[in-house]
Amino acid sequence: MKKEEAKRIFRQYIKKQGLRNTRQREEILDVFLSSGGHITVDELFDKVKKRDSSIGYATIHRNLNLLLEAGLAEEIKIGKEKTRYEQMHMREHHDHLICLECGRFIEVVDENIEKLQNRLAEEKEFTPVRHKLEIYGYCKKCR
Amino acid sequence: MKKEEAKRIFRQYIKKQGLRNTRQREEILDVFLSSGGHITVDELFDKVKKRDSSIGYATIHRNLNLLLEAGLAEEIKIGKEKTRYEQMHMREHHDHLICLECGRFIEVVDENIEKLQNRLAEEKEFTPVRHKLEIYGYCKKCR
DNA sequence: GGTGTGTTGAAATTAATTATCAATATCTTA
DNA sequence: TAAGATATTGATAATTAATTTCAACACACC
Ligand SMILES: [Mn+2]
Ligand SMILES: [Mn+2]
Ligand SMILES: [Zn+2]
Ligand SMILES: [Zn+2]
Repeated sequence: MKKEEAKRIFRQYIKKQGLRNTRQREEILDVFLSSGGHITVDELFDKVKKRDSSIGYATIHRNLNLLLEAGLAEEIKIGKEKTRYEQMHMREHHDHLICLECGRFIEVVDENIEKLQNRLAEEKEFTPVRHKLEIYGYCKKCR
Repeated sequence: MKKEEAKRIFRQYIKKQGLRNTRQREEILDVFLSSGGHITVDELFDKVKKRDSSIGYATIHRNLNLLLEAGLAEEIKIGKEKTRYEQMHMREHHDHLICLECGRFIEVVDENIEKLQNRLAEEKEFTPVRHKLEIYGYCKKCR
């Protein structure tokens, strides 16, 4: 299962940094990886709280930052909306079509676009590491 | 000149909303349009202050929000860095290569990528309005 | 099990943005 | 062009999101 793979990566990162594993850390990790992506801090906090009602808000933040550092999560900031956190290792890379009306995220991949991006970077003597493509507009239901 | 065109759009927007033009508003508009893009609130504040030292910080924020609403500016949020504001009407559309080491923005356009994006949206029955493509990596100097 | 030190929850702090408010400026109209 | 209605401003307070602080606690290595 992919989730176990992601967990291993995180535990490895924790150990490598001389940090420690805790009950709370494991809960947050598991809830995050089960969340399906695009989750806000508050949503994650609420979900973790259902399993461990004594969890602190700061602990959610601290561990989300670790997930970012470990490369398991990525921030998504859209306009004035709350920051969302996308899972990076559980799922294949993908880009987003984002509906300006209902806020829906449609996940897409286009291999040709990916290739052209690399070529474009190459032309500018730029070494690409990752990218973010977001197309805003109106989804099937809202257009 | 393109700057006058952008100014006209802004003044039109202001009037349409039943708002009023002011000395401060015109200063902020002019400084923003002369800034070259990717400016932070603080940088804009400092630049405007040089022309009008009595300007308030809140006024910068209020008018930046109007520029956003009018479609003349767009927010760029990269990781934990301060929000930057990109000019939208003074300049042609472009995407960004962003150096993870020195923070440099390289501006690029690839017509083929743009076309493929539209095709991709079409396939999902999605009507694209605008998009944001950011490629993170290392620039010529830093790689 | 003991010990050193990383982690936690609660509360305080910081940083960014927005709201409040009284004084002032702008725009429309007469 | 003077008047009046109301939008705007600057200063400051309030709000929000994220981080820091700190004493109690818990994990990891022995
Ligand atoms: Mn996604
Ligand atoms: Mn740019
Ligand atoms: Zn929609
Ligand atoms: Zn660089």
